[in-house]
Amino acid sequence: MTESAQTASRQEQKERTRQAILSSALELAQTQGFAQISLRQVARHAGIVPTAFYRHFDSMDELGLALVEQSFSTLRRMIREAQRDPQVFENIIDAAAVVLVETVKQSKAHFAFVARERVGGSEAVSRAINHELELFVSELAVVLARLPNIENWSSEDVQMVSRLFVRNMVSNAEEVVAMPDNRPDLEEKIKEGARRQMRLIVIGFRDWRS
Amino acid sequence: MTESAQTASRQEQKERTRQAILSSALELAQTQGFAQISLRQVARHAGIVPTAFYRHFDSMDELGLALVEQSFSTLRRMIREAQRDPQVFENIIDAAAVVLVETVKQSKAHFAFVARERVGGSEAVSRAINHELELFVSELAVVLARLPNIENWSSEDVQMVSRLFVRNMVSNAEEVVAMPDNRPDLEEKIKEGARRQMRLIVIGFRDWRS
DNA sequence: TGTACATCAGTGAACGCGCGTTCACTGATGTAC
DNA sequence: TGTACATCAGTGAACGCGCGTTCACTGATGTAC
Repeated sequence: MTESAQTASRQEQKERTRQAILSSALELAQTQGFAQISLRQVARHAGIVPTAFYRHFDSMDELGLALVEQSFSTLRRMIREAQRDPQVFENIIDAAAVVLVETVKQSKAHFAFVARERVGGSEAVSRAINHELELFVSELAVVLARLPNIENWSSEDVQMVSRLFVRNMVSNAEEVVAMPDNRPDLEEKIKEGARRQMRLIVIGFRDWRS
Repeated sequence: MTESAQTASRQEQKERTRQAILSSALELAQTQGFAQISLRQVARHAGIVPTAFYRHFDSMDELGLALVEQSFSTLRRMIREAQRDPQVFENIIDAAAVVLVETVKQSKAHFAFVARERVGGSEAVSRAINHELELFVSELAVVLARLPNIENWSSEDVQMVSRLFVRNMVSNAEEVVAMPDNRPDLEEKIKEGARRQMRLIVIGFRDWRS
Protein backbone atom coordinates (compact mmCIF):
# COMPACT_ATOMS: atom_id res chain seq x y z
CA MET A 1 0.00 0.00 0.00
CA THR A 2 1.76 3.13 -1.24
CA GLU A 3 -1.37 5.31 -1.02
CA SER A 4 -1.87 7.96 1.67
CA ALA A 5 -3.80 6.59 4.66
CA GLN A 6 -6.84 8.80 3.98
CA THR A 7 -8.99 6.02 2.65
CA ALA A 8 -9.64 2.94 4.74
CA SER A 9 -8.04 -0.35 3.87
CA ARG A 10 -10.35 -3.25 3.23
CA GLN A 11 -9.73 -4.80 6.63
CA GLU A 12 -10.11 -1.46 8.44
CA GLN A 13 -13.50 -1.04 6.80
CA LYS A 14 -14.48 -4.58 7.68
CA GLU A 15 -13.54 -4.06 11.31
CA ARG A 16 -15.56 -0.84 11.35
CA THR A 17 -18.64 -2.69 10.10
CA ARG A 18 -18.09 -5.43 12.65
CA GLN A 19 -18.05 -2.84 15.43
CA ALA A 20 -21.18 -1.24 13.99
CA ILE A 21 -22.92 -4.62 14.19
CA LEU A 22 -21.75 -5.18 17.77
CA SER A 23 -22.80 -1.76 19.01
CA SER A 24 -26.10 -1.90 17.14
CA ALA A 25 -26.93 -5.23 18.75
CA LEU A 26 -25.92 -3.92 22.17
CA GLU A 27 -28.12 -0.86 21.78
CA LEU A 28 -31.14 -2.76 20.48
CA ALA A 29 -30.75 -5.40 23.21
CA GLN A 30 -31.08 -2.67 25.86
CA THR A 31 -34.76 -2.11 25.23
CA GLN A 32 -36.03 -5.50 24.09
CA GLY A 33 -33.43 -8.01 25.23
CA PHE A 34 -30.95 -9.68 22.93
CA ALA A 35 -33.00 -12.85 22.49
CA GLN A 36 -35.85 -10.74 21.10
CA ILE A 37 -33.96 -8.91 18.38
CA SER A 38 -33.62 -10.18 14.83
CA LEU A 39 -30.68 -10.44 12.46
CA ARG A 40 -32.51 -8.07 10.11
CA GLN A 41 -33.03 -5.47 12.84
CA VAL A 42 -29.33 -5.50 13.67
CA ALA A 43 -28.33 -5.25 10.02
CA ARG A 44 -30.75 -2.37 9.41
CA HIS A 45 -29.43 -0.48 12.45
CA ALA A 46 -25.83 -1.10 11.41
CA GLY A 47 -26.57 0.23 7.91
CA ILE A 48 -25.96 -2.97 5.99
CA VAL A 49 -28.10 -5.41 4.08
CA PRO A 50 -29.13 -8.58 6.01
CA THR A 51 -26.94 -10.89 3.96
CA ALA A 52 -23.82 -8.84 4.73
CA PHE A 53 -24.24 -9.87 8.37
CA TYR A 54 -22.89 -13.32 7.45
CA ARG A 55 -19.55 -11.84 6.41
CA HIS A 56 -18.98 -11.16 10.13
CA PHE A 57 -20.92 -13.72 12.19
CA ASP A 58 -22.35 -17.14 11.43
CA SER A 59 -25.49 -16.51 13.45
CA MET A 60 -27.07 -14.31 16.12
CA ASP A 61 -25.73 -16.72 18.74
CA GLU A 62 -22.16 -16.07 17.57
CA LEU A 63 -22.83 -12.35 17.81
CA GLY A 64 -24.18 -12.84 21.34
CA LEU A 65 -21.04 -14.69 22.40
CA ALA A 66 -18.88 -11.89 20.96
CA LEU A 67 -20.86 -9.42 23.07
CA VAL A 68 -20.30 -11.50 26.20
CA GLU A 69 -16.58 -11.43 25.52
CA GLN A 70 -16.60 -7.69 24.89
CA SER A 71 -18.64 -7.01 28.03
CA PHE A 72 -16.40 -8.96 30.35
CA SER A 73 -13.20 -7.56 28.95
CA THR A 74 -14.62 -4.07 29.59
CA LEU A 75 -15.48 -5.11 33.14
CA ARG A 76 -12.07 -6.60 33.82
CA ARG A 77 -10.26 -3.55 32.47
CA MET A 78 -12.28 -1.27 34.76
CA ILE A 79 -11.59 -3.36 37.81
CA ARG A 80 -7.89 -3.44 37.00
CA GLU A 81 -7.87 0.36 36.76
CA ALA A 82 -9.78 0.67 40.02
CA GLN A 83 -7.24 -1.50 41.79
CA ARG A 84 -4.50 0.99 40.90
CA ASP A 85 -6.33 3.71 42.84
CA PRO A 86 -4.60 3.99 46.27
CA GLN A 87 -7.90 5.02 47.93
CA VAL A 88 -9.16 1.49 47.45
CA PHE A 89 -6.79 0.15 50.08
CA GLU A 90 -7.74 2.72 52.68
CA ASN A 91 -11.43 1.89 52.82
CA ILE A 92 -12.09 -1.10 50.69
CA ILE A 93 -15.83 -1.15 51.19
CA ASP A 94 -16.67 2.47 50.47
CA ALA A 95 -14.35 2.33 47.48
CA ALA A 96 -15.95 -0.83 46.18
CA ALA A 97 -19.43 0.69 46.43
CA VAL A 98 -18.34 3.81 44.55
CA VAL A 99 -16.39 1.88 41.94
CA LEU A 100 -19.33 -0.42 41.40
CA VAL A 101 -21.78 2.36 40.72
CA GLU A 102 -19.37 4.48 38.65
CA THR A 103 -18.15 1.55 36.59
CA VAL A 104 -21.62 0.35 35.84
CA LYS A 105 -22.76 3.85 34.96
CA GLN A 106 -19.90 4.17 32.48
CA SER A 107 -20.79 1.07 30.54
CA LYS A 108 -24.44 0.57 31.30
CA ALA A 109 -25.11 -1.17 28.02
CA HIS A 110 -22.61 -3.95 28.67
CA PHE A 111 -23.87 -4.51 32.20
CA ALA A 112 -27.47 -4.47 31.11
CA PHE A 113 -26.60 -7.07 28.52
CA VAL A 114 -24.87 -9.32 31.03
CA ALA A 115 -27.54 -8.96 33.71
CA ARG A 116 -30.36 -9.63 31.30
CA GLU A 117 -28.98 -12.39 29.12
CA ARG A 118 -27.53 -14.23 32.10
CA VAL A 119 -30.97 -15.68 32.71
CA GLY A 120 -33.11 -14.62 29.77
CA GLY A 121 -30.83 -15.32 26.85
CA SER A 122 -30.27 -18.26 24.56
CA GLU A 123 -28.74 -21.41 25.99
CA ALA A 124 -25.30 -20.64 24.54
CA VAL A 125 -25.21 -17.00 25.62
CA SER A 126 -26.35 -17.53 29.18
CA ARG A 127 -23.98 -20.45 29.64
CA ALA A 128 -21.09 -18.25 28.52
CA ILE A 129 -22.11 -15.49 30.94
CA ASN A 130 -22.46 -17.82 33.91
CA HIS A 131 -19.09 -19.32 33.13
CA GLU A 132 -17.49 -15.86 33.15
CA LEU A 133 -19.21 -15.03 36.44
CA GLU A 134 -17.89 -18.24 38.02
CA LEU A 135 -14.38 -17.21 36.94
CA PHE A 136 -15.02 -13.90 38.62
CA VAL A 137 -16.06 -15.57 41.86
CA SER A 138 -12.80 -17.52 41.87
CA GLU A 139 -10.72 -14.43 41.12
CA LEU A 140 -12.38 -12.49 43.91
CA ALA A 141 -11.89 -15.44 46.26
CA VAL A 142 -8.13 -15.13 45.77
CA VAL A 143 -8.26 -11.46 46.78
CA LEU A 144 -10.53 -12.13 49.75
CA ALA A 145 -8.34 -14.98 51.03
CA ARG A 146 -5.68 -12.40 51.87
CA LEU A 147 -7.92 -10.34 54.15
CA PRO A 148 -7.01 -10.46 57.90
CA ASN A 149 -10.11 -12.22 59.28
CA ILE A 150 -10.33 -14.65 56.43
CA GLU A 151 -6.79 -15.91 55.99
CA ASN A 152 -7.35 -19.28 57.63
CA TRP A 153 -10.84 -20.05 56.43
CA SER A 154 -11.47 -23.18 54.42
CA SER A 155 -11.42 -22.61 50.69
CA GLU A 156 -15.11 -23.59 50.48
CA ASP A 157 -16.01 -20.81 52.88
CA VAL A 158 -13.97 -18.26 50.96
CA GLN A 159 -15.66 -19.37 47.73
CA MET A 160 -19.04 -19.06 49.42
CA VAL A 161 -18.48 -15.51 50.60
CA SER A 162 -17.04 -14.58 47.22
CA ARG A 163 -20.20 -15.88 45.57
CA LEU A 164 -22.26 -13.82 48.02
CA PHE A 165 -20.35 -10.70 46.99
CA VAL A 166 -20.56 -11.33 43.25
CA ARG A 167 -24.29 -12.03 43.46
CA ASN A 168 -24.80 -8.78 45.24
CA MET A 169 -22.65 -7.00 42.73
CA VAL A 170 -24.83 -8.34 39.92
CA SER A 171 -28.02 -7.35 41.76
CA ASN A 172 -26.76 -3.86 42.47
CA ALA A 173 -25.58 -3.53 38.88
CA GLU A 174 -29.08 -4.46 37.76
CA GLU A 175 -30.44 -1.64 39.89
CA VAL A 176 -28.03 0.89 38.43
CA VAL A 177 -28.96 -0.26 34.94
CA ALA A 178 -32.66 0.10 35.72
CA MET A 179 -31.99 3.58 37.18
CA PRO A 180 -33.24 6.47 35.04
CA ASP A 181 -30.53 8.92 33.97
CA ASN A 182 -29.88 12.09 35.96
CA ARG A 183 -31.14 10.89 39.30
CA PRO A 184 -28.17 11.47 41.65
CA ASP A 185 -30.45 10.84 44.65
CA LEU A 186 -31.28 7.32 43.49
CA GLU A 187 -27.66 6.73 42.63
CA GLU A 188 -26.59 7.71 46.12
CA LYS A 189 -29.23 5.43 47.58
CA ILE A 190 -27.93 2.43 45.66
CA LYS A 191 -24.35 3.22 46.65
CA GLU A 192 -25.37 3.53 50.27
CA GLY A 193 -27.30 0.25 50.10
CA ALA A 194 -24.36 -1.57 48.53
CA ARG A 195 -22.03 -0.12 51.16
CA ARG A 196 -24.23 -1.27 54.02
CA GLN A 197 -24.73 -4.75 52.62
CA MET A 198 -21.00 -5.20 52.20
CA ARG A 199 -20.30 -3.88 55.68
CA LEU A 200 -22.82 -6.25 57.21
CA ILE A 201 -21.19 -9.19 55.50
CA VAL A 202 -17.70 -8.05 56.47
CA ILE A 203 -18.72 -7.68 60.10
CA GLY A 204 -19.76 -11.32 60.02
CA PHE A 205 -16.21 -12.28 58.99
CA ARG A 206 -14.78 -11.66 62.43
CA ASP A 207 -16.90 -14.17 64.29
CA TRP A 208 -17.34 -16.75 61.55
CA ARG A 209 -16.62 -20.38 62.35
CA SER A 210 -17.33 -22.99 59.73
CA MET B 1 -79.17 -27.62 35.91
CA THR B 2 -81.08 -30.80 36.76
CA GLU B 3 -78.64 -33.09 34.98
CA SER B 4 -76.23 -35.37 36.79
CA ALA B 5 -72.78 -33.77 37.25
CA GLN B 6 -71.07 -36.26 34.96
CA THR B 7 -70.64 -33.83 32.09
CA ALA B 8 -68.87 -30.53 32.61
CA SER B 9 -70.79 -27.31 32.67
CA ARG B 10 -69.79 -24.69 30.17
CA GLN B 11 -67.87 -22.65 32.73
CA GLU B 12 -66.13 -25.71 34.17
CA GLN B 13 -64.92 -26.59 30.70
CA LYS B 14 -63.81 -23.02 30.06
CA GLU B 15 -61.83 -22.99 33.30
CA ARG B 16 -60.21 -26.29 32.36
CA THR B 17 -59.07 -24.85 29.04
CA ARG B 18 -57.77 -21.74 30.80
CA GLN B 19 -55.66 -23.90 33.10
CA ALA B 20 -54.41 -25.88 30.09
CA ILE B 21 -53.26 -22.63 28.51
CA LEU B 22 -51.54 -21.50 31.72
CA SER B 23 -49.73 -24.78 32.31
CA SER B 24 -48.77 -25.11 28.65
CA ALA B 25 -47.23 -21.65 28.69
CA LEU B 26 -45.41 -22.40 31.94
CA GLU B 27 -43.98 -25.61 30.53
CA LEU B 28 -42.92 -24.11 27.22
CA ALA B 29 -41.39 -21.10 29.00
CA GLN B 30 -39.12 -23.44 30.97
CA THR B 31 -36.96 -24.32 28.00
CA GLN B 32 -37.05 -21.20 25.85
CA GLY B 33 -38.20 -18.40 28.11
CA PHE B 34 -41.67 -16.91 28.07
CA ALA B 35 -40.74 -13.97 25.86
CA GLN B 36 -39.64 -16.40 23.17
CA ILE B 37 -42.79 -18.49 22.91
CA SER B 38 -45.63 -17.71 20.54
CA LEU B 39 -49.38 -17.62 20.96
CA ARG B 40 -49.66 -20.39 18.38
CA GLN B 41 -47.20 -22.62 20.24
CA VAL B 42 -49.19 -22.23 23.45
CA ALA B 43 -52.48 -22.93 21.70
CA ARG B 44 -51.06 -26.00 19.96
CA HIS B 45 -49.71 -27.37 23.24
CA ALA B 46 -53.01 -26.68 25.01
CA GLY B 47 -54.91 -28.52 22.29
CA ILE B 48 -56.90 -25.59 20.96
CA VAL B 49 -56.92 -23.58 17.78
CA PRO B 50 -54.98 -20.26 17.91
CA THR B 51 -58.11 -18.12 17.73
CA ALA B 52 -59.63 -19.84 20.78
CA PHE B 53 -56.78 -18.33 22.84
CA TYR B 54 -58.56 -14.98 22.66
CA ARG B 55 -61.57 -16.37 24.55
CA HIS B 56 -59.28 -16.47 27.61
CA PHE B 57 -56.59 -13.80 27.27
CA ASP B 58 -56.31 -10.60 25.25
CA SER B 59 -52.64 -11.14 24.48
CA MET B 60 -49.53 -13.05 25.50
CA ASP B 61 -48.73 -10.20 27.91
CA GLU B 62 -52.02 -10.78 29.75
CA LEU B 63 -51.17 -14.47 29.96
CA GLY B 64 -47.74 -13.58 31.34
CA LEU B 65 -49.26 -11.41 34.05
CA ALA B 66 -51.65 -14.25 35.00
CA LEU B 67 -48.61 -16.52 35.38
CA VAL B 68 -46.90 -13.98 37.64
CA GLU B 69 -49.97 -13.93 39.84
CA GLN B 70 -50.21 -17.72 39.92
CA SER B 71 -46.49 -18.10 40.71
CA PHE B 72 -46.51 -15.69 43.62
CA SER B 73 -49.67 -17.08 45.13
CA THR B 74 -48.02 -20.53 45.03
CA LEU B 75 -44.95 -19.09 46.72
CA ARG B 76 -46.92 -17.30 49.42
CA ARG B 77 -48.98 -20.39 50.20
CA MET B 78 -45.83 -22.45 50.63
CA ILE B 79 -44.24 -19.94 52.94
CA ARG B 80 -47.42 -19.76 55.01
CA GLU B 81 -47.39 -23.55 55.37
CA ALA B 82 -43.71 -23.55 56.29
CA GLN B 83 -44.34 -21.01 59.04
CA ARG B 84 -46.76 -23.42 60.69
CA ASP B 85 -43.96 -25.97 61.09
CA PRO B 86 -42.69 -25.70 64.72
CA GLN B 87 -39.14 -26.66 63.68
CA VAL B 88 -38.80 -23.31 61.98
CA PHE B 89 -38.66 -21.51 65.31
CA GLU B 90 -35.98 -23.73 66.76
CA ASN B 91 -33.36 -23.11 64.13
CA ILE B 92 -34.60 -20.48 61.77
CA ILE B 93 -31.63 -20.58 59.42
CA ASP B 94 -31.35 -24.31 58.81
CA ALA B 95 -35.12 -24.45 58.41
CA ALA B 96 -35.09 -21.58 55.93
CA ALA B 97 -32.42 -23.27 53.81
CA VAL B 98 -34.33 -26.55 53.74
CA VAL B 99 -37.67 -24.87 53.08
CA LEU B 100 -36.13 -22.84 50.29
CA VAL B 101 -34.75 -25.84 48.45
CA GLU B 102 -37.78 -28.06 49.05
CA THR B 103 -40.26 -25.37 48.12
CA VAL B 104 -38.44 -24.49 44.95
CA LYS B 105 -38.10 -28.14 44.00
CA GLN B 106 -41.83 -28.63 44.39
CA SER B 107 -42.76 -25.89 42.00
CA LYS B 108 -39.71 -25.50 39.87
CA ALA B 109 -41.65 -24.25 36.89
CA HIS B 110 -43.10 -21.26 38.74
CA PHE B 111 -39.74 -20.31 40.21
CA ALA B 112 -37.99 -20.71 36.89
CA PHE B 113 -40.58 -18.44 35.37
CA VAL B 114 -40.13 -15.76 38.03
CA ALA B 115 -36.33 -15.93 38.01
CA ARG B 116 -36.11 -15.75 34.25
CA GLU B 117 -38.80 -13.25 33.36
CA ARG B 118 -37.80 -10.92 36.19
CA VAL B 119 -35.05 -9.61 33.95
CA GLY B 120 -35.59 -11.19 30.55
CA GLY B 121 -39.30 -10.75 30.06
CA SER B 122 -41.47 -8.16 28.48
CA GLU B 123 -41.70 -4.73 30.10
CA ALA B 124 -45.11 -5.50 31.67
CA VAL B 125 -44.19 -8.95 32.99
CA SER B 126 -40.88 -7.99 34.55
CA ARG B 127 -42.38 -4.90 36.14
CA ALA B 128 -45.07 -7.05 37.75
CA ILE B 129 -42.48 -9.51 39.07
CA ASN B 130 -40.24 -6.83 40.53
CA HIS B 131 -43.25 -5.24 42.19
CA GLU B 132 -44.15 -8.57 43.83
CA LEU B 133 -40.55 -9.04 44.97
CA GLU B 134 -40.53 -5.58 46.56
CA LEU B 135 -43.68 -6.52 48.46
CA PHE B 136 -41.86 -9.62 49.61
CA VAL B 137 -38.92 -7.60 50.86
CA SER B 138 -41.28 -5.48 52.93
CA GLU B 139 -43.11 -8.50 54.31
CA LEU B 140 -39.87 -10.16 55.32
CA ALA B 141 -38.68 -6.90 56.90
CA VAL B 142 -41.65 -7.04 59.28
CA VAL B 143 -40.65 -10.55 60.37
CA LEU B 144 -36.98 -9.63 60.72
CA ALA B 145 -37.73 -6.53 62.78
CA ARG B 146 -38.89 -8.79 65.60
CA LEU B 147 -35.58 -10.68 65.86
CA PRO B 148 -33.52 -10.02 69.05
CA ASN B 149 -30.48 -8.28 67.58
CA ILE B 150 -32.48 -6.26 65.14
CA GLU B 151 -35.34 -4.87 67.19
CA ASN B 152 -33.98 -1.34 67.47
CA TRP B 153 -32.42 -0.94 64.03
CA SER B 154 -33.59 1.86 61.77
CA SER B 155 -36.25 0.78 59.30
CA GLU B 156 -33.86 1.52 56.41
CA ASP B 157 -31.38 -0.97 57.80
CA VAL B 158 -34.04 -3.62 58.26
CA GLN B 159 -35.21 -3.04 54.70
CA MET B 160 -31.63 -3.33 53.48
CA VAL B 161 -30.99 -6.66 55.18
CA SER B 162 -34.37 -7.93 54.01
CA ARG B 163 -33.40 -7.07 50.45
CA LEU B 164 -30.10 -8.89 50.95
CA PHE B 165 -32.01 -12.02 52.01
CA VAL B 166 -34.55 -11.90 49.21
CA ARG B 167 -31.84 -11.40 46.60
CA ASN B 168 -30.03 -14.40 47.88
CA MET B 169 -33.23 -16.37 47.94
CA VAL B 170 -33.78 -15.53 44.28
CA SER B 171 -30.18 -16.47 43.40
CA ASN B 172 -30.37 -19.75 45.25
CA ALA B 173 -33.73 -20.49 43.67
CA GLU B 174 -32.13 -19.93 40.26
CA GLU B 175 -29.50 -22.53 41.16
CA VAL B 176 -32.09 -25.08 42.21
CA VAL B 177 -34.00 -24.47 39.00
CA ALA B 178 -30.85 -24.96 36.94
CA MET B 179 -30.09 -28.14 38.89
CA PRO B 180 -30.60 -31.39 36.93
CA ASP B 181 -33.12 -33.77 38.48
CA ASN B 182 -31.99 -36.61 40.73
CA ARG B 183 -28.77 -35.06 41.96
CA PRO B 184 -29.14 -35.12 45.77
CA ASP B 185 -25.45 -34.23 46.13
CA LEU B 186 -25.87 -30.94 44.26
CA GLU B 187 -29.05 -30.26 46.15
CA GLU B 188 -27.26 -30.70 49.46
CA LYS B 189 -24.48 -28.39 48.27
CA ILE B 190 -26.94 -25.61 47.46
CA LYS B 191 -28.69 -26.04 50.80
CA GLU B 192 -25.38 -25.92 52.61
CA GLY B 193 -24.32 -22.82 50.66
CA ALA B 194 -27.60 -21.05 51.44
CA ARG B 195 -27.27 -22.00 55.11
CA ARG B 196 -23.74 -20.61 55.36
CA GLN B 197 -24.59 -17.40 53.57
CA MET B 198 -27.52 -16.77 55.87
CA ARG B 199 -25.46 -17.59 58.94
CA LEU B 200 -22.73 -15.18 57.88
CA ILE B 201 -25.25 -12.40 57.47
CA VAL B 202 -26.95 -13.20 60.78
CA ILE B 203 -23.60 -13.15 62.60
CA GLY B 204 -23.15 -9.62 61.32
CA PHE B 205 -26.42 -8.60 63.01
CA ARG B 206 -24.93 -8.67 66.48
CA ASP B 207 -22.27 -6.05 65.93
CA TRP B 208 -24.04 -3.89 63.39
CA ARG B 209 -24.20 -0.17 63.96
CA SER B 210 -25.68 2.08 61.31
C1' DT C 1 3.85 4.01 -13.34
C1' DG C 2 0.35 1.04 -15.95
C1' DT C 3 -2.18 -3.10 -16.90
C1' DA C 4 -4.56 -7.43 -16.03
C1' DC C 5 -6.40 -10.33 -12.77
C1' DA C 6 -7.92 -11.94 -7.91
C1' DT C 7 -10.22 -11.05 -3.76
C1' DC C 8 -14.11 -10.31 -1.08
C1' DA C 9 -17.39 -6.88 1.66
C1' DG C 10 -21.57 -5.64 0.59
C1' DT C 11 -25.95 -6.04 -2.73
C1' DG C 12 -30.71 -7.29 -4.05
C1' DA C 13 -34.06 -10.60 -5.50
C1' DA C 14 -36.25 -14.57 -4.08
C1' DC C 15 -37.80 -18.55 -1.17
C1' DG C 16 -40.73 -20.80 2.22
C1' DC C 17 -42.25 -20.36 7.02
C1' DG C 18 -44.54 -19.26 11.35
C1' DC C 19 -46.46 -15.46 13.21
C1' DG C 20 -50.73 -12.46 15.29
C1' DT C 21 -55.11 -11.18 14.12
C1' DT C 22 -59.80 -10.80 11.38
C1' DC C 23 -63.91 -12.95 10.35
C1' DA C 24 -67.99 -15.62 9.63
C1' DC C 25 -69.15 -20.18 11.25
C1' DT C 26 -70.76 -24.35 14.17
C1' DG C 27 -72.82 -26.94 17.45
C1' DA C 28 -73.17 -28.16 22.28
C1' DT C 29 -74.79 -26.03 26.58
C1' DG C 30 -78.05 -23.17 28.89
C1' DT C 31 -82.61 -20.76 29.47
C1' DA C 32 -87.59 -19.38 29.00
C1' DC C 33 -91.97 -20.86 28.61
C1' DT D 1 -91.09 -33.07 30.04
C1' DG D 2 -90.74 -30.80 25.30
C1' DT D 3 -89.87 -27.04 22.21
C1' DA D 4 -87.84 -22.83 20.48
C1' DC D 5 -84.38 -19.64 21.00
C1' DA D 6 -79.94 -17.48 23.01
C1' DT D 7 -75.31 -17.92 24.36
C1' DC D 8 -70.63 -18.56 23.52
C1' DA D 9 -66.19 -21.76 23.56
C1' DG D 10 -63.97 -23.41 20.01
C1' DT D 11 -63.29 -23.78 14.54
C1' DG D 12 -61.00 -23.05 10.08
C1' DA D 13 -59.87 -20.20 6.21
C1' DA D 14 -57.56 -16.23 5.07
C1' DC D 15 -54.62 -11.98 5.40
C1' DG D 16 -50.30 -9.42 5.35
C1' DC D 17 -45.77 -9.29 7.61
C1' DG D 18 -41.04 -9.90 9.11
C1' DC D 19 -38.14 -13.50 9.55
C1' DG D 20 -33.48 -16.42 8.34
C1' DT D 21 -31.17 -18.11 4.60
C1' DT D 22 -29.83 -19.13 -0.59
C1' DC D 23 -27.84 -17.41 -4.53
C1' DA D 24 -25.67 -15.08 -8.32
C1' DC D 25 -24.01 -10.44 -8.63
C1' DT D 26 -21.08 -5.96 -8.37
C1' DG D 27 -17.48 -3.03 -7.96
C1' DA D 28 -13.86 -1.15 -5.08
C1' DT D 29 -9.50 -2.67 -2.96
C1' DG D 30 -5.38 -5.36 -3.30
C1' DT D 31 -1.63 -7.91 -5.84
C1' DA D 32 1.62 -9.57 -9.54
C1' DC D 33 4.25 -8.34 -13.16
